[in-house]
Amino acid sequence: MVTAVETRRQIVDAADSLFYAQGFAQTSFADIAAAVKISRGNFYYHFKTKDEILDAVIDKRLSDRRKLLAKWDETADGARKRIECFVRIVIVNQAKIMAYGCPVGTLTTELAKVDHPSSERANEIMVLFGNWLEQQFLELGCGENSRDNALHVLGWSQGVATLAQAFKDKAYVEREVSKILTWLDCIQAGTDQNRSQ
Amino acid sequence: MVTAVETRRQIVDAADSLFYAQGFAQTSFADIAAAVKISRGNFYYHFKTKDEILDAVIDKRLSDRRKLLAKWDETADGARKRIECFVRIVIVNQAKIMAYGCPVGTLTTELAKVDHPSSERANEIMVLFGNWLEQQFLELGCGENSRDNALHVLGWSQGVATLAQAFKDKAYVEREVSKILTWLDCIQAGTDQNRSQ
DNA sequence: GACGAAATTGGACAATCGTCCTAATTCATG
DNA sequence: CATGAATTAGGACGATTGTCCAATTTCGTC
Repeated sequence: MVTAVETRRQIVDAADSLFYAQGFAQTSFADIAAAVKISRGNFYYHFKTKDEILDAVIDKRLSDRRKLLAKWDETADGARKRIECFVRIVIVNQAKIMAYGCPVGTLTTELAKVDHPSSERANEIMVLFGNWLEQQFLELGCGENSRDNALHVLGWSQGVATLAQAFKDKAYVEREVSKILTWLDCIQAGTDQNRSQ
Repeated sequence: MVTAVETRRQIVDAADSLFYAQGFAQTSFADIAAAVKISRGNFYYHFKTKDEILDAVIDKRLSDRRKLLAKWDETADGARKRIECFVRIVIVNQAKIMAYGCPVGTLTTELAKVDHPSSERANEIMVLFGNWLEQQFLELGCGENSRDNALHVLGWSQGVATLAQAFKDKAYVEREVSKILTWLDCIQAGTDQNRSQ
């Protein structure tokens, strides 16, 4: 049975991948149609405009990231380990990052450049990570420095992704992960006096 | 007198700005023509293809950056102050970075995504900064850590630019500059025993 | 001032873009 | 099996893209 919901989901999935791999502007209706094996005209039934697809993709990404963070909240015990989960994405997703960069950063950058109406909405994914990281640093006892530390780690991830894509250097990514984890230890030692290490 | 060289220079200048503000793919011949106040057809006389304009823009950017680095090599005394010059670009060019991101990072990202033939050439601007920074760290006495430190600062700049564009937060940029300068002091103190501070 | 090269113009071109509409098909329900 | 709604297919549309060419204008040189 072919429902509209299922087809719509396939379109959004394909658009998500293609927007990531090629960029939003470079991806045409024909590209997505070919990926889903559906006629171009069929799009209009599910989405009135290309921007509507973009909004759906952003919604999906927001949902996916929320689920990922919730999983980390459950499985990893302690804020320190949860931050480490975030940091290690650049290693887990290394191959894709080297090919296409960071899915979040590259989209926000592209949309901000052309002042796209959905630019702010795309930024919310960045905000989501920022707030989650801030929460972790608060639990770590960083107090008013939590926001700064959160943005520091978030910015770090964007920088690593950009250079990873440019230089395709696995060792660099791993070194940077080590560096930020060491920094994390310093932060922890400096703010939490109850810990010996 | 209207020479071909002068017109060509105007085209490259306009393309440089537009590629930065809108992205390479989003910028059409018509856009550049309107900026230079020249007929669209005239382009073919100066450039056979759009990719040729891109190559010329990359050459210009490479040349501009080389001049900038040479200026820093002359004016700023000591590697520490030269690195600080690099770091402070994110403050000097704050307005443009918040609007369009980093000119180097956004271009390399865009070209790498679509596997553009000039992608590698665009990366050379990133390499240029990387090698220059490495040289500064060598002079600072970082030895074999110089390359790592250079990529660390380069990645830092990319991360700051990405988040600056997303959040448009001046205070964040300034805090990050302070943080990286503090880090720089630690590096210096750790590698150079002759200094008391 | 006339000549030829240099430089510019405006438009033709095929392809592709996002958008939109109509006809055909699929499918659940009676 | 018949009916009507849901879903899909295929193509038309105007606009825009990069490319290319022929005709025109500009300009230095004799």
